[in-house]
Amino acid sequence: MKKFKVLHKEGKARVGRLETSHGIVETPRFNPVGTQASVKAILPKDLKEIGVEMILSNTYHLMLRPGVEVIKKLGGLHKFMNWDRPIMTDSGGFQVFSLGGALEAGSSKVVSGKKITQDFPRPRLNQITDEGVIFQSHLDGSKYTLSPEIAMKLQYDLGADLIVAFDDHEYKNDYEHLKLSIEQTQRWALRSVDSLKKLKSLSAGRQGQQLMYGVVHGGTNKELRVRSAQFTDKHFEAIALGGIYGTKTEMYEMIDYVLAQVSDEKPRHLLGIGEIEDLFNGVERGIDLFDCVAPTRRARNGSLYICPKSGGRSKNGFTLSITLSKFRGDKTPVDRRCSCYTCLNFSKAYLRHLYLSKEILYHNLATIHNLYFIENLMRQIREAIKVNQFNKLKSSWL
RNA sequence: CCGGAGGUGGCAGAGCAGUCAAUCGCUCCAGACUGUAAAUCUGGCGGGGUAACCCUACGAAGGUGCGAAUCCUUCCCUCCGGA
Repeated sequence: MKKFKVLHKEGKARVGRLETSHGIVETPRFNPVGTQASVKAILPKDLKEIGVEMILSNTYHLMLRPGVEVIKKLGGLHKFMNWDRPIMTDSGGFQVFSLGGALEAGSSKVVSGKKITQDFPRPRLNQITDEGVIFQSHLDGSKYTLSPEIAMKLQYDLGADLIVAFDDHEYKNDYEHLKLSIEQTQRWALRSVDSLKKLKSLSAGRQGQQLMYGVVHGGTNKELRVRSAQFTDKHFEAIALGGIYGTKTEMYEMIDYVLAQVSDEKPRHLLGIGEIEDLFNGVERGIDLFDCVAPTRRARNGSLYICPKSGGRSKNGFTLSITLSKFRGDKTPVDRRCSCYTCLNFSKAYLRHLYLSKEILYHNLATIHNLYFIENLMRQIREAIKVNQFNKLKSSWL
């Protein structure tokens, strides 16, 4: 039986149904990130109340601390963190980039509206060989190895519902580098597939139900993106888009090129992307799933989502900054059109006070708002697609 | 009234003749944040100018120096102790 089914389409935008061992979810969907087996500053029960179905956690971080063995012995990741809904884990491949070249370059990510003009220096915290990646833990400097086989075993042991093939991550945008990188990703992809197959053959239980994403790379090079997409579609039942993009415009172009190459009946996950503008543009092009730290991190850093009628624009990222002095005595909620617990009960003045006072409650209330806001937006998007109103909804935002 | 210690930018507190428009911190102001080393990071914080630079400034007023927030005199004010 197919794990993913497209239920309705409006243009390329689609509503789908994804079945996992921990429940069925409807797409398009945004998945909050809980890197270290915790979506920062919010209780699992509040995530549920908000309507969050699926979260993303991270193999690399969990292998370092507390150790995947520990989690396995305690009954798996779901039980460990008390989350009985779907969990996706990233393979750790991204950390090759984020803790390597990008870290050294002092550059965190990719899509910023700025073009990548400089090469990233060579990775420092990791050493990439054909076998895999040797990391030094960012926690204590001790050495670890990640390879396709190890990454699969770890994700298998964690018991994630959706997992990601171990991939390389380009850190330069020139053709030769990109080409070598996607070839590395492809070799690792095949080993990931084999490895998971072996693991599944060893046990026929629930863990055998894991759905694995292959990751499409290729920077902003159309030819390589297309090649990588075709490869991924050939070998995987689920498509993830990763890598570097440069500008937003280029990212959207790459999404178009990639999705034209992959089966309609496979879920597509746009890794690590999730600003509001990107959600609309991604869905419009046929993306089904997103994950991003934006709502949770922004929340903690004082950046709270607001809808267009409350002043949200692409230019301000559909956010307001709670630190602004004009909110000192503002008794209105963050967004008067929002129905989250925070907006129903607290003023901007209070949130601003909590933020400036570094009160821990701020993080909770802000996170509740931002996650509710995005969840609510995605729900509206799904409902709109079902009645062919997505374009209309989009144009009321962008 | 006597004795002692002080008065520096929003706060607090360095500086004690030139490298001082004035350390550091906090507050404050603005910005960033996209598969989380992020409750983080960046910038600004006397006025003017794109800038070289100019003006006003370290309680007040004088004074000594080429030159003073830094030394001297007087005054004003604050704090501590004693009448």
